[in-house]
Amino acid sequence: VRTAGRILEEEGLEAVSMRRLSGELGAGTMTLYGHFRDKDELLDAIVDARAGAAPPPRLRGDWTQRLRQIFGHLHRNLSEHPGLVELRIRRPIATPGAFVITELGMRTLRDAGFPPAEAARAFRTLFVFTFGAAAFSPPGRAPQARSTVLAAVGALAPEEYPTLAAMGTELADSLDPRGEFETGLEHILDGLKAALAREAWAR
Amino acid sequence: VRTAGRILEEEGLEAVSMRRLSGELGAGTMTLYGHFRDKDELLDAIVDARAGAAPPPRLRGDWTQRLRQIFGHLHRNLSEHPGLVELRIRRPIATPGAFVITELGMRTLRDAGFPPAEAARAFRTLFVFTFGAAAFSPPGRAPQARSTVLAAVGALAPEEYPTLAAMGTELADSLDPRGEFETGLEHILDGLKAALAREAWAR
DNA sequence: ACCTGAACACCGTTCAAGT
DNA sequence: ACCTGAACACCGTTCAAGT
Repeated sequence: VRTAGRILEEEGLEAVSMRRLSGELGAGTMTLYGHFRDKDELLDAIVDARAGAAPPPRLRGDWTQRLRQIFGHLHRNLSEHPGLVELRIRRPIATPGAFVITELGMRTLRDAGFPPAEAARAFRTLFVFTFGAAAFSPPGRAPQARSTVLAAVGALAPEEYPTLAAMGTELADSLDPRGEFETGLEHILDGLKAALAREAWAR
Repeated sequence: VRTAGRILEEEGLEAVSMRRLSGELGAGTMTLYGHFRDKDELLDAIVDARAGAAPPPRLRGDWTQRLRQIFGHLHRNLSEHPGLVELRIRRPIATPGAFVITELGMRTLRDAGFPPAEAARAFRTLFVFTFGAAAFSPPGRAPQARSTVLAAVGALAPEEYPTLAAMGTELADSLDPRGEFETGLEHILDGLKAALAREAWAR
């Protein structure tokens, strides 16, 4: 599992094959099937092992600051390992390691005053956004994405795309992975604060 | 491209192979390479052809209602075609068809009072969240995801996961794709409303 | 009981030969 | 000029044989 995780991080998901892995370990390909029923089980084991790998920081401050720490940590982890993101989108995992972040986030939201169902919804919003940001804007692709969008917007017909034609640079700048994640997180936190101030269950 | 798109929608990305496609078309596999340099070029052609396929609805109401219509439309489209989501995450596109939604969203945000840079950030937050929701919670996977999470949370050690152990059903319920998208969208819209009410540039 | 080579049914793509 | 079969270097997995 450790070797497979290394291949995934260094060379991406497509490089992780049963034959490649067994070769690297100096064993026959079929030996792997004594430890995992099939490749999916191996991939699950990689994700599980990596999910609890970097423990989240000790939480400090009020609930919004804690959520910034939890999801900032998750986003940093995911951004550093794009292969893991692809894997977790294709095969969501439900192993104990994957729930460490969930437990922390849910505890923070419950303590902030969100009832169980509302806390679960709020967590899910933050979780899906964080994964979306990591999947859609891996840091390695950022420079290329910027220039691609800049060129594409420049080539649009101004009559059909009047708004975009006037703001190509702002659009390209919004693709910066860190800024994209951080402003999005603030938008969601603003929304959660508003819900907490508005809803009857919070009183 | 049409046939490849049909295979993608009916059987998923893994079913789209050069050999399978050429077989379906009654041609030699290598004939495809007269039309596309390689498989990536074929995949790009599929995404481009599908991007502008379903035109967004005419927009009505205030800016929050319009954003609900724009991103609800996008989310519905993506949810119906999970293969396309996987493809667009792996290879973001910048063809004119892909910018129709961007133009509509950006115009709505500019009209609401967001300056160019803030409008771009806000759009990006909504866009990334919508894609994340579609990628992470394709409707077809929902029933299975629900029971998997329910079982997994039930098996967690209550001493290590005290919060989750007490709210398994709420967590499982939060995976419902429509509900997940809609509450997340409301959270973000709440946040954007708060920013509009708070920031100096809005006055 | 444990390990694994051969085989099967697939891939994308290059190369050379066919019409 | 256009099309394509054979070949190459890969896959995951089954099955049967090896120790």
